[in-house]
Amino acid sequence: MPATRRAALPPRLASAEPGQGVTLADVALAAKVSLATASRVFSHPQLVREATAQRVHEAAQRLSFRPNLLGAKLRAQRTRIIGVMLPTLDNAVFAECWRGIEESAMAAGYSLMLVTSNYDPARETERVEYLLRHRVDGMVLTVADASDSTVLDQLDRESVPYVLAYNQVPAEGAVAGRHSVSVDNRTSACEGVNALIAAGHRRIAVISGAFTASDRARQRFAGYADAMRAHGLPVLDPVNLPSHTASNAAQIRALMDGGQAPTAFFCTNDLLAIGVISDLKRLGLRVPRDVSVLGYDGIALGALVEPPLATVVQPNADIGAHAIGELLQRLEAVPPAANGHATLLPHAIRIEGTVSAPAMPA
Amino acid sequence: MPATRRAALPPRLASAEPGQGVTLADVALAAKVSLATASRVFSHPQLVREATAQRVHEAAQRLSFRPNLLGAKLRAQRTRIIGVMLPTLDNAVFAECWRGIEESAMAAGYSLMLVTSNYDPARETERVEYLLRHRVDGMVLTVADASDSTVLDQLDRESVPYVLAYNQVPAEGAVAGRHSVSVDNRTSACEGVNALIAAGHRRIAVISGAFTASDRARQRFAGYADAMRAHGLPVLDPVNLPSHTASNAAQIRALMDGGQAPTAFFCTNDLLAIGVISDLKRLGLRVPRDVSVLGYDGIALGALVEPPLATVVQPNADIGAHAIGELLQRLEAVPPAANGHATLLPHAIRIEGTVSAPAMPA
DNA sequence: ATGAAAGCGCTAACAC
DNA sequence: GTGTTAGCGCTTTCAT
Repeated sequence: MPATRRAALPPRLASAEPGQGVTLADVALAAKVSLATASRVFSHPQLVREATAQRVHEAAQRLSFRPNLLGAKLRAQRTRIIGVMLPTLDNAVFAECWRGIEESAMAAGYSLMLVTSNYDPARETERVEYLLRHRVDGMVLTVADASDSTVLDQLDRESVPYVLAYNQVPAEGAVAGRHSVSVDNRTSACEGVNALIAAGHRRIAVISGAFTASDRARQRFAGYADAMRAHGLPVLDPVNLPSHTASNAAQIRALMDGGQAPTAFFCTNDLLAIGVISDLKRLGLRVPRDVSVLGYDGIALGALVEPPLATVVQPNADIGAHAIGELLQRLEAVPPAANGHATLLPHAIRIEGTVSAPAMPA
Repeated sequence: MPATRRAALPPRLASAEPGQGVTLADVALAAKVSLATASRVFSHPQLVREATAQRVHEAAQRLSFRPNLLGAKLRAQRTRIIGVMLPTLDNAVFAECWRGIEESAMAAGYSLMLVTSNYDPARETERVEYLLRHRVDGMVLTVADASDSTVLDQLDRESVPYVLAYNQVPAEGAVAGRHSVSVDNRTSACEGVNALIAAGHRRIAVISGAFTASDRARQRFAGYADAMRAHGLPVLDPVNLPSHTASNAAQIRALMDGGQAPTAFFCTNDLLAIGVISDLKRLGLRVPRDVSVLGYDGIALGALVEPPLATVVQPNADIGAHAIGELLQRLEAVPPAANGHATLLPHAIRIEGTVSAPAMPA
């Protein structure tokens, strides 16, 4: 029987698709070197003589060789793929974050696999398992609630390297050495509310998404409470909206119609804030003349609308970039890297546009 | 010498990380079946006896076996990964589209690899090469300009299956059998502008991004021109803004200050429209009372603001879902699938909020 | 219905 | 510096 190679597999289309069938072995053959040498030319060029490398490169070029990353990954036992799990891209916060993630990962020669969880813990588990099957080297993720997360517990148990983005691990007694990159949610929210108070507001309501779906929202509410208490002002119960899509005018109206209508709203994210502003307008109220609104996130769109959205600004792309940076450091560190750490990036308070002094100071 | 396996590779951490080191061979051993049988249990269950399958599943469970997709992919010569290239996620249009893409790809058991091109043809080429190295089975992509695209030419040359999203291939004389999923940009834009005309507008300006970065923008402008000509109205030169981020108030002001100020603006995308509305407000003009604004895209945010953004609505998630659907059909079709085809999804015109009759009808 | 064995494309010891 | 060789984890003929 003649030495027919590749007999077991379905015959490849013998078409002129460059690179599709050309393997490193073909290149080696054409360059009259061994497979090993050809491989080295690409992965460890310093180990091979200049002239040889040249020949290999020429052959590769001529044959339109395209390395099959799968083979390399399988053999190398590392994929150089980073799994990314974000709640949703429909919120610009995460879309902006992705930009930072993609840019720094690509720059470092890493690939990305993106999944979204839609703030749903069950889906988080499913998607993470999926990433794990792809043998991602590590992950950057935002979970619904880092303080009660099946998926993080699992990742810890399996010692999968990961860095949280937006979720903020507690500064002291850091849980299981977790890493996170975020702003200081509580402090920054507190500063934002302080600015509201400084503008003369005394009665400030908080509008938030579901606390269970976002530990950030809880932390930001805590920051609000800090600020209010520090000034001896009443901490109002948060209004937890199920979503920011439908009109929540009814709930807003109820708040405004009560005898003690707030003069300002602190919304735990910008999308919510934009929705609330619209609801207020539909109620015939003017922002900020009748009511002030402060958001949180600093999405680019907020600066685009008129009046501009007052908000607590997070460096979203930076959060993504830093998360990748820290992950890579952990992945490539020879000693098992430093311990768990919460990296806090600087925030900024943007008070303008939708925030002004209250109509009739208390 | 004892039969030491795995001698060549760096020793794995002998930790209790479930699934990380357990291979199918281990499972087979534990279940007392051959590797082949174990494999079949997962990929072709109907070929194996129920009882045997049961044993294998138990063993897999017990050992926390996690299949290594890399091995499977390498062997199978297909990755079940789809490459996705979008211009940017910062525009909600594409973020919404991603939702449709992810949902339908996951449902069909495919994985995704996302890259963004930032409307830059050079980066398009680079990112596509990257996807190709990962041996994606096919791609869903939006290119800057489908009628002049290095990257599409390359894909055609290499017969890589792909489906365009948003880019619309011409209905007749379809180029090289390309597939696309989009709305009918020209017709829908024409209808949108017709609605403006029906509302009483005679002088309508077009605000657009760079035409070179978006064939859609060109097609939409053509739709505008169709509508204007059909009514014997003047086709104004488009105002091409470099971006939608900075304030373009200066250019808007120039337009409004000219003797022949437009009473309505047609913006080729919603983000632009939102920016223009803000610019107009800063100029002291009220929308829609003084000037009407019509957008294009139908991003969710447009319905959230007050007044709601009048716009030409595309089914963004559906576009993504359909693109995946068509791609899968091509990938899995036994005969090399039907010929190039432009799938047109239905659009809708939402005239409300930012569009009304002009202040003083011409 | 099950097993034995070849090999996907590539890398990294280990020799020379 | 370069070649030889043994796999990475899996699927799939082919034989039984």
